[in-house]
Parts: sequence; C-alpha cells; structure tokens
Amino acid sequence: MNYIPASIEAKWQNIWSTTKAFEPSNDFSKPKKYILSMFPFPSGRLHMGHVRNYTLSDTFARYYRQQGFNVLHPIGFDSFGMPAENAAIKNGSHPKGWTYDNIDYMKKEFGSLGFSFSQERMLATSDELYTKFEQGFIIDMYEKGLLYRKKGMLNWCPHDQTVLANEQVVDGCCWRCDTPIVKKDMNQYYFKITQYGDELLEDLKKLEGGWPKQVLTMQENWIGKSNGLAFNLFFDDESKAKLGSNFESFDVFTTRPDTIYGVSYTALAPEHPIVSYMIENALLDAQSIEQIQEMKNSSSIDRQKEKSGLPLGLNVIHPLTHATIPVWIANFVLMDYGSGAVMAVPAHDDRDFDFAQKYALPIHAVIQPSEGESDLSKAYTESGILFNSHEFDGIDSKEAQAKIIQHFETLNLGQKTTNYKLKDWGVSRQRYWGAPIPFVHCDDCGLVMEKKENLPIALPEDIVITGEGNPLEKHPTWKHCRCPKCGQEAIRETDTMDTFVESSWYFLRFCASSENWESEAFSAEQIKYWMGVDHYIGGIEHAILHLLYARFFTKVFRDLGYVNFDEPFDRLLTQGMVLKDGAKMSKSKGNTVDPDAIIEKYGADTARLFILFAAPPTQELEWNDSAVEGAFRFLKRFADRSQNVNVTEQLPKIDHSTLSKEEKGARKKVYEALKRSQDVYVERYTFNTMIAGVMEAMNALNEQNNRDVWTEGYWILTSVMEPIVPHLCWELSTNLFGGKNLGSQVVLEEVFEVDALVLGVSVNGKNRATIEVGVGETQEAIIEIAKAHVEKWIEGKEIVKAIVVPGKLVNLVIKG
RNA sequence: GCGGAUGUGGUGAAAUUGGUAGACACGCCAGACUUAGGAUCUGGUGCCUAACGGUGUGAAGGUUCAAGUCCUUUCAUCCGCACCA
Repeated sequence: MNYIPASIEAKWQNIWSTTKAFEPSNDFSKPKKYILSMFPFPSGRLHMGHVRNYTLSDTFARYYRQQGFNVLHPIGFDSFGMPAENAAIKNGSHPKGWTYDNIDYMKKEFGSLGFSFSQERMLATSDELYTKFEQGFIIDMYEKGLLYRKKGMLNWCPHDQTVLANEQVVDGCCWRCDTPIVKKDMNQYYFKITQYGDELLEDLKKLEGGWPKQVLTMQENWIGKSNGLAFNLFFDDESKAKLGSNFESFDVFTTRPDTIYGVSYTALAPEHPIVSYMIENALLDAQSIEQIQEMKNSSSIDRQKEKSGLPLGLNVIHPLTHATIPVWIANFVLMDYGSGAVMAVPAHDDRDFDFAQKYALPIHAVIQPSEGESDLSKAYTESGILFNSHEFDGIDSKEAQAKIIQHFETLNLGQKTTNYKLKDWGVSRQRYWGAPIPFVHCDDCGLVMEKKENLPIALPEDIVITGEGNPLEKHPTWKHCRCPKCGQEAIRETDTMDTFVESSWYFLRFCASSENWESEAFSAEQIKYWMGVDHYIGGIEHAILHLLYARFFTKVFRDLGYVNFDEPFDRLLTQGMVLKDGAKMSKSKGNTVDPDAIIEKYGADTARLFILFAAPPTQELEWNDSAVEGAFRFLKRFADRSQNVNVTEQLPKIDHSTLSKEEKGARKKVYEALKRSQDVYVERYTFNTMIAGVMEAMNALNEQNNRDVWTEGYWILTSVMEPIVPHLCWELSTNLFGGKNLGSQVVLEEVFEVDALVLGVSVNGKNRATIEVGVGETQEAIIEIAKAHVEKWIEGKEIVKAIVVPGKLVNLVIKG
C-alpha cells in the first residue's frame, strides 16, 4: 500500500465529522470514562505543547472507546485574559474579535490533527452563557461568605494610571512606558480559600496513587501548614513613649519555640502597621523611609534573595529572660504570612543568620547537635539538645517545643498556633477582557449583588483599549445602573474576574449536554454520571495554582449542594515541556516548530507518533526533525507491509506448537506489545515504550513469512496503534478486517511459554558470559553450567559464594 | 531565596521489584538494489585498545555478592512562587 497521509487523513476526518463519531452518549447505563485535557488559551495557533497535550488525551479517549466505554472527551477555550488586551493595545484589534477569530482557526487545527473531541460541547469561557452561570456562582459564594473585600497591594504605574500584572513589570518598571512602578493599596475581592486550607491539605491523601507525588508535595508545601507558638513582644518604656503610647506590643509566630532563648533581635515587615505609623509621624529619617519604600516596591521573590534591613531604634523585652532586644525591619519578612513580624534566632535559622552577619547582630547558640561539635560558621537548623535555656537545658528540641509552648500558655504569654502559607485568593482585576464581577455600588445600600435574573452582566463592545486606566471605568455609560435593591442610581462594579475562576469549573460545564445549556450550568444527574474526571492531562506548570483552585471550587460547589464529591480529578498526568535545541519553544527565541507545517509535510499521524515516541509524557520532549522523519518512515513501512496480510473478518486460529522459532518469536513480540498497551493506560503512561514494543513486533514479523502470523499481527497491532495513529489504522482496519478488529483484544498466554532460560553469569558482579538452561534445572546444576562457562576467570580461585537469581543471572564470588 | 523535578552513547531514550546498562529509534559507517528517491533493503555502531582486555549512567564518597536504581555531599539545567494562562 502506498502511504499518502494527506488523502487518508482528509477522508477519515470527514467521515468522523459527518457521522459525529465521537459525541458522548446520554445513555447513563453504560460504563464511562471522562478524559480531559487542560483547555488552551486561544492565542492564535496551536503550539507543540498543545499538540502533545491533546495527542495524549486523544490516545486515552480512543483507547477507552475501543474498550467499550462511553467516553466524554471535550475541549473548549479559556478565552478571557490579558493577551487579548495586549493585542488590542498593540494592533488596535478588538479583544472579542481577536479571540473568536483565533478560536475559529484553532478549531480547524484540532480537526486536522484528528482529535476525537466532542464537537457539540465546545465552549469558550468568554461566551455570555458561560459568564451567566459563573456570575451566578459568584453570587452564591458571596452569600456563603466566601467572597469578601479587603485592601491589597497592587503594582501601579503612575504614568498609565493602571494596575499592572507581575508579568507586566519589567525590572521594576512598567512594560509600556518604563515608569518605575509603585505599590498601591486598593480594595480587592478575595475568595476565602484559607477556610478550606485544612481540607485541601487533608484530601491530598485521597489523591495518592492517582496524582504524581511531586504535585501532591508541591500542593502540600504551598498550603504550608505549620504548628508553633504565637506570642506578644512588649516594647520597653522608652520605645512605648517614642510611639506615643499607640503600640504596646506586636505579635510574632515561630515554629521553633525551642530556640526562644536564642532570640537576639526581632524583625518587622516593611508594611507592618508600626512601621507605617513611624513613617507617618516622622519618627524615621528621610533616608530610612526611602529604603523602606524600595523594599516595599521590590518583588516578593527579589526580597528573598538579597537580604536588607535597618534598625528602628525600638526595643522589646524578651518574655522569658527580660533581656532588651532591638527591633529591625527586614525585607524578607512578608506582611501576608503570620503576623508580619518574626523573632530572630540567628544561631538556628539560615536567614536570620545571614541578616545578623550582615548587620553585626549578636548570635546566641542554644541548641547543640546530640552528637559531634556544632559549626559556628553557619546556622545549626536541625533539632538537638537545648543549652543556655534555663530550666529547659538538656532537653531535646522536640520535647522542648511542647514544654515551652506549655510554659507560655501557663504564664499567659502566648499560645499554640497553626499557621498556613496559603493566602486568600485575590480575584478582582482592573481590566476589560474578563467576566464582570456582578455587584453594584449603591450610595444607600452599599455593596449589592445583581439579581440572578439579570445575568449575565455582559461586557460592552464599544470600548477603546489603550493600556491606560481601566477601560470599563472609562466607558461613558456602562457602569451607570440602578441598584437592584432600592432602584436608585448606582454604579456597577468595573473590576472583572481573574481568569483562573473560569478554569476552576469548566470541567463541570462539560458534563452538560448541549440541549439544556441555556437553562442550567449542568444537571445533578449528568454530574453524577460523568464526574470525577478519570484522566486529567496538562502541563506541570499548573501543578499548584490551577489545580488548587479547581479543587477549592469543587469543595465549595459541594457545600453549595451542586455536587456530591470532594475531589474533581481522579488521575492526573502532568506532561513536560516541548523543547527545541534544549530550550522552551518561544517566538522570541525563534525556535518554534509550527504544527501546521509538520502536518502538511508528514501528516497528523506522524506528528502524533513522534510526539508520543520521543519521550515519556512526564518528561521534557526535545524536538528533532530527523526523528520525525523516522516516525514517518515507520508508518510508511507499516502501511507497506500490510500486503503480507490476508483480508478477513476474523482473527486467524494458529496452532502454536507447529510454528518455527521465528514465527513463535513474532507472535511473542506481538502479544508483548498488546500486553504493554493494556498496562500503559492505567499507571505508567509510557507510550514511548509501548510504541517501541510495536516496532519490535514489526521487526519480528518481518523475520518470518507465515501469512497467518502476519494477519494475526496486524489484527492486533492496528488495534493497539489506533489510539496513536488513528487515520492510518482506520484505513488499514477497514481495508483488511472490515473494521472488526478495533476493539478489546485477548492476550494468548501460550505464546509466552518457553522451555529454556537465558541467564547472565557474572564473577564478582562483572558480567562474563551468557548461558542457556532448562526451565526445570536445579540451582546446583545451574551453578555447574555457569562455572564451566567462566573458567578463565575462576581458574585457581576459591569460590566463596554463588548466588542464583531465578530467571536472571548467576553471580560467582571469588577470592584471591 | 524558597518549593518541586531532571541529569545514562554523537542524539531522543530503555532498564515495572537492587540482578546481563544502552531495548526501540535518530544519526553515522559499510554493503546491496536501482526506474537516482524525502528512497528501499541488509549488516555494523558506548568509549579506550591491533588484540587480550579495560572502562562506562553529571561529580565525589559510602552501603551491598551485586548500584543507573539505596544513603551522604556537591554541581548543572528546567518548572512554580499567588495579577501570564
């Protein structure tokens, strides 16, 4: 058969589309699989990362269809977001037009790759229908007390009068006009995700086995639960007087109460209220104030790198020793973790140590290792035995932590406290291309929710986007409305939502079949049948934020009564990046490979095969043009050798015992490939080795010329390969077997039976020979055979030990 | 800076449990066949060595009869860090 991918692929894509071959069935009595890939932002064209992502999900979807499951394999577009506005600023395009043009193009690309997505359930999160339900959920969450307003620090460009995303801040300056940014305290909306902190942490246990360990660990660390001691540090009289008696003390939190006697200074965040007070009341000199401003304006990452600080000229009293301790400001102390103040123990904390070294602050060691000497040139951060700690001397860290907390509680100086690194999720954005937050500001009623029957609150289309100011706020009429409560003139909220909100529930929306899309977001029955997602596939870069937010939404929806489960994604597969020349593909580096060009040159099947063969999915994938060529040649061979196959609608019956060694070998390789294909979808996802198995089977088939063995081989291999190279396999299967072989296959154990084993023989662990022994051979006999084959190395030496690992090797340990 | 990963031939990788390192490909070399092609087919190919053999999984130590796999230290690269999606 002459392999011309362009015509085969066009033919099958056309058939699949006209027969609606991949729509999920509404027959909920069937077993189901929900295969989901992370939906794309409609940037304009698919990139190789997308191709990898959707090839993976498509492979799962097609496999489970062959196994007889009712498969939901949907796709949509995460279509709100900054790039649409950036394009508007750059080219004057309208975000909506730009977005939907891109979506149209990318849909065509999906088709040309043969992805078996449901066509009927495609959605874009910027569709007004999607916004409508999302705004409804936001209102529900507000009613539940899960959405609230508070002040938050934002990047502000004084020139453009606009809020900037971290990404838009380049070296501390605005990306457009290069003006140095400042931090501005503004009213923001927040989801109370911290209320679910404990459950988000606890339920990670339910995901063990289904999710990669590294993702669970990252989420655990992100939530960052820690237990410790919280207590007040009181100012001395002189400091109180300096602060005009406005502050008696401040709160600190420590996870290491056992080091309490080693405290030699304390440090406040530059944003701490005491610091703000001192600035406002001119208690600091101009130079210090400038230094504090600099700390505040630098990014939280930069603040962790180069430590800096300054003394405030205040002192507090150590709660136990009553020693006087100086108060500093330190850039690495962050206002949004704990209380924005720390007790510093330089002897036993790396950061405190660096800071103390830099500013020549005293270092008091109070913990020593239980064995060996302590190294005074760095902090000793392990646990150990206390000393210089009064009545706690000689106790080990662990025990001392509990005792010291107890001591503080008894004396009423502090209490045991749990802290989280997790912060509430700020969801408001001062931007146009997002879902409007459905609230109204009324002079009389305050903050009022829109009525659900008025949803969606849609975006105005007549808008000018310049990069200056907030487009919705600047719109002449849009924000003026009536208060839903009292009917007076009121002002609509002009903030829109973080796009992470849309991606936190889209997987639920996909469960809804399109006939009731208008009336409800999804039905309980549909959710019950389709959820949870059996395989969720996407980039490792989403390991924390997106996945945490989606888990949070699921729990909120459960508590709102919309769903009846705790976790949305049963199994997660995080794919690695696609690289070229060792670097992430990007336009700025000029190392991109256009999927369309590859499809045109070799066809979609080649692209899909290469991308699964080149590396296991979780690893980074290095693009290699000549290896793509190799994948194409394999498909050509696969098509060509189908001429050795008999046309039939039945799997041929073969008497294994009558076959030659080569014929037996070929059958064994074929069934090995089948076996591998059955494991690979459940746990390891190593499609690369599965494909290698098929290649080995092809090589082995080629070593023999029994047409029945060829026929059986193709019956099985076209079925195994169909999820990966669907166009060619449907073509072959239809022509050769009337399509009858695309279904689940039975492994014949008889082909794996052997009557001899090949063992390696090593001497002192070094491989020296290979022997063949009968299956029933005794250990003693095997050792004798082994000895006979390695005489050269054991001659005149004493054999101290002989180890036989059944089926694998013999190791002879010699002396002398 | 903090958290998470990765490191094996010229290249992508394989080695499910501590048990014959390099399967399967790409590339390269040699040969065959030519209707001279984006061919196809056959054989070879970790490194050093003429060979015997030695050596080899980022580096350095260690545990073990046996280490790519376990432990300690270290280096390099990548991902995330809360307003990129």
